[in-house]
This record gives sequence, structure tokens and C-alpha cells, in this order.
Amino acid sequence: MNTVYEENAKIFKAFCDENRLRVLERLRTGEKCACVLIEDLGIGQSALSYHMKILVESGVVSARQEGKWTHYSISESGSARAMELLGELTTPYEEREANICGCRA
Amino acid sequence: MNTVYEENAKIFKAFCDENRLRVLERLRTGEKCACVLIEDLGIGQSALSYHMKILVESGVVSARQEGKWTHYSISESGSARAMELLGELTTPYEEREANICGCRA
DNA sequence: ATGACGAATCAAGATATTTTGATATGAGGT
DNA sequence: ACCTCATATCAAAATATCTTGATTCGTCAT
Repeated sequence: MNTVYEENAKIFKAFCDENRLRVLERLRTGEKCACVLIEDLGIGQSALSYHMKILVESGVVSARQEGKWTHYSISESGSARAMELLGELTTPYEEREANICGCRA
Repeated sequence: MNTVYEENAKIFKAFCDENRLRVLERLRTGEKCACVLIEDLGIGQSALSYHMKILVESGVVSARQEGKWTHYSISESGSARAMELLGELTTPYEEREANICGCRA
């Protein structure tokens, strides 16, 4: 099993690569099939497949099979989860214990 | 100059590494100085410095110098910017042009 | 069953990120 | 000025990610 850190990191890796950001940008205007994305981005079939796998596994994108075609779209619930997590990761909270930086009196 | 994709990716790289997520977790309870983070995370001084640079450059963390110590804290404005951007990247919008997947009639 | 086509997987090499140890920089204190 | 300590930077090695081309898998049509 992975650490919770690795699990969380996996979600944000969706947004850390130029090609994946370009895919997301295209998906904002609605569901797209792989063949369209390959054309639009000008990358190889196998490269697209690689990036789509990362996007889908992050939960931010969902895939829908229709015959031999795969259609991708932004997952509302996955995006909401990413937002929620990002909020958690950056929101301060009060610690019970005294919280004084140890390196100075 | 970098592409806007690379600029955006840079922000989310803050959240893509186990050690950086552990730093952020520590910072949620308030400002911490480098020496404390090194101890808590059990990583080398130079590794911490490397990760802090990435965090600071993402805007999510800010650094404050005090004598020879550097204190790090979560930047509210940087975090807000990350949230805002994440929202933009995952929010659908209507396209003017007809938007039909080209691979099927 | 066979063939055609879209997409996934694999294996290799290319590139980028991360870790480590050594050295440099900069702030105080003597 | 000199020394000490905290942090930053550098260079090399270790590791992870990404790209490419070949192959495989799954679906549909004949």
C-alpha cells in the first residue's frame, strides 16, 4: 500500500504536465474522444494513452467506452475532490500542543 | 519565457511530492524554521532546501529571513491562487463553435 | 473465423526530478 | 578580521517520468 502522501500527490500529478494541462483545457469544452485529442495536441497515440491513464487514475477525468472509441471528460466529483484536498493541504489549524519554533528562545 | 502550461504546472508541483506534502502538513500548524523541518522529516539539509525552493517558487509557501534562520509558512494568497487556478482548469465552459466529437456521425 | 481499426500495454531510450555530499554564501558573535 | 552556524548552491549519481515504436487487446464488420 502507498502512503497517504503518495495518494494525494497522485491527484495533483494530473496538473503537473504540459500535455495533461492541454488535454484538460480541451475537455473543458466537453467530452472528447481519444482520436480528437491526438489530433489537437499533435502527440502520439501511445503518449496520449499514457497521459489519459494518469488523468483517469487521478479521478479528475473519467473515461467512457463506446464501441471501439474511448471518450474522456472532466469528472465533476473528481475535480471537487481535488479542490477539497487542496483546501485541506493549505488550511492552517490550531495544534493542541504548544507550537514554538525550537531554534530560538 | 515559459508557456502558460509550464507556469501552471509549476504551481501544482508543490503538491506532487511526498516530502513537499509532509512539509506543508507541518506548516499548517504555523510557521516553522528550516532546522525544525529537517529534524521532523528526517531528510538532509540540502534536500530540504531544494524542496523549499520549489514550494516558495510555486507561491504556496513564503519564506522569512530572521538572522541566520529562515522561517517558512503557508502563503494565504499563494494558496488562494492555486485554488482559483485549479477551479479554472476543471470548470467547463461553453464554446462558441459547434462542439461535436469528430470521430462519429 | 478473419480482418480492420481504436486504444492499451510493453520495452527501450531520452529527459527531468530527487538525493547525496562537498563547497559557497551570508549573518552574527568574538 | 576571523570564526561559527544556518542555509543555499553545485556536481554527480540515483530514481522517476515521458516519449517512441512495436505489439497486443477488444470491438465491430464481413
